[in-house]
Amino acid sequence: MLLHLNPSSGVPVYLQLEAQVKQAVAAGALRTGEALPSTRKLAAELRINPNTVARAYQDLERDGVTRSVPGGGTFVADGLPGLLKSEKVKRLRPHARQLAVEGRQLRLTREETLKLLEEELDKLGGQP
Amino acid sequence: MLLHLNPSSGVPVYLQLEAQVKQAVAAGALRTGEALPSTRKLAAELRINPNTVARAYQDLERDGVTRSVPGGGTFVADGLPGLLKSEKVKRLRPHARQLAVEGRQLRLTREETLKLLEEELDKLGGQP
DNA sequence: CATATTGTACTAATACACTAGTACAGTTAG
DNA sequence: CTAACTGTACTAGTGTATTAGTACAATATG
Repeated sequence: MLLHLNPSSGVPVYLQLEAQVKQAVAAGALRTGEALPSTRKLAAELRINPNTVARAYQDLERDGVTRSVPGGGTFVADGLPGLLKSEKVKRLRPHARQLAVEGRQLRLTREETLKLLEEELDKLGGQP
Repeated sequence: MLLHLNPSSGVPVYLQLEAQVKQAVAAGALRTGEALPSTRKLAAELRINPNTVARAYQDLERDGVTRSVPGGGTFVADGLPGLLKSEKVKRLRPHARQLAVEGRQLRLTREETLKLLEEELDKLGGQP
């Protein structure tokens, strides 16, 4: 696992962990069924409280990214439950709107903003 | 002004105000030089404390969206200071990454995610 | 000049976020 | 079965965000 924290960023530790795990899963660096480090191992490695890691793992499970089993460990879940596409779009639209507004605010052209998203999508690789 | 609050959303009031003003400016509903309601007027209308509105106006000024003058009022600023494109991209990339990751998490195709952003960009209208 | 209206600065109360400590319960390994 | 692991539940403390109250300073308006 390649996890690094930025203690002075102001972003809560558990959110940093969640974002990095989500990103790793989305990019295919962590594959379905693969085990994440145990809460205590990761906590010791990062010098933080195990409960902080546990908090992140709980949120990830709530979001359907992982599956935690007491005594067993935490693993990358296989695909989200079948959400309706309309529901997916409903969840995603606020993020898209924010990107659009911020881009316009910075006087970027429509094409420049789209290009930026394309780059980030490409970084995640083709559908692995 | 068309501002509506969602008290039960958990999102701080001043952030809701900032987002809506930014969106209105980006969409051209508020044009350069146009005056925003005074802190007290808007606060009275929304039944909140004037300082909460002031907080939002301060942040908007910090972000270059508006310009506040004591005794005068708060107005929509004209265009951002000339930021280097590299700096703009640096600010925007985290938003793009988040959208990309969330989209992948929901098993949306690259095209579907891009389409969503196009829609939101279109909602803001051609460069007004 | 005088008065009302603007944004600003300061203080403060309340709530909640964040992290940590400790004990518990289930699973695996020997 | 025992021991060492796993995640979970509960409590608790520290800080900070959020909002509000009040007084102040600058501008506009008559």
